[in-house]
Amino acid sequence: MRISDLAKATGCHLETVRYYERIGLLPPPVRSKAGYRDYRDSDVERLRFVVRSRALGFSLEEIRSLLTLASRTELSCKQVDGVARTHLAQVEAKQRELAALATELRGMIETCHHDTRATCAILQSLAG
Amino acid sequence: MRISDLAKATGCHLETVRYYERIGLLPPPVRSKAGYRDYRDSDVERLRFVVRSRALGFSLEEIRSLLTLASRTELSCKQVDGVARTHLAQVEAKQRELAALATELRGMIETCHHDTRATCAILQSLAG
DNA sequence: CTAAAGCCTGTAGCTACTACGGAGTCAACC
DNA sequence: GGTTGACTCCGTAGTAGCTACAGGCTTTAG
Repeated sequence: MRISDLAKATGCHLETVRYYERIGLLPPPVRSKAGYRDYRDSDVERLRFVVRSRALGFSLEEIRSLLTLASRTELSCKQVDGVARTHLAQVEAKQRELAALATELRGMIETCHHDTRATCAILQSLAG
Repeated sequence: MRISDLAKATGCHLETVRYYERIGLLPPPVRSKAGYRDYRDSDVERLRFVVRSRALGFSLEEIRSLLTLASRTELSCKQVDGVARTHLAQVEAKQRELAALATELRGMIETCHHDTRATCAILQSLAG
């Protein structure tokens, strides 16, 4: 399986596949005689895991941890749970941050009466 | 006023001030005999505007637009309003995205029964 | 046989900073 | 007058997570 097939099978950009290999997130695949990358089904699985984790907002470092943890199948998944909970907490923190921003932006926009810029409530608010 | 005073007065990191100057967001200030930057009160105002806008999540390009729009005080502020509304829409879109992520993460975490990794619901969910 | 499509590597670009290294300058204290 | 320490200068490189080339090979379809 060539790199473009892997990309299609996972929904991952082709250049991103090479990038993940470069940073060690994907193992270097075997090469054809001409030097082309040749992927197996297990590579599709691994990359799907990465793509899905990225879609859930995990960082590449978190994904690296998850992949390592996942490979030790005989152990308990408490650490996996920990990574997921930590990430959820980060997402929730970001949510609170955005909620505060949205409130403030809405307040600014509502206060503005669309007269001249010299008296614009938005600009005044941004000026502090 | 030296660069460290400006940084203190605005809550902006000193290196960030130089960065903003380099990208043309702040005008190059006059220099002392020894080549030190010398800032006025108007620079404090402008940088405060930038810092506050950044805190509200505006991009540097949006802030560049806002600064240009703000300088034409005799015109209506409809364009300013447009920039603010567009930004609010982006924040709201991000909020929806995070809400979906959080829901999915919570589902994953709740389903996990903390047995071995081979049967870990989180890892299975990430595998797709 | 030829042309297009696909692959290779290496490097540069993106956002918004932050952090050096190495050198010059300024103020205060002794 | 000298020296110490804090400040400033500039240029460059690093951060995350890609994305987009350039220039050169290989494969495939007609």
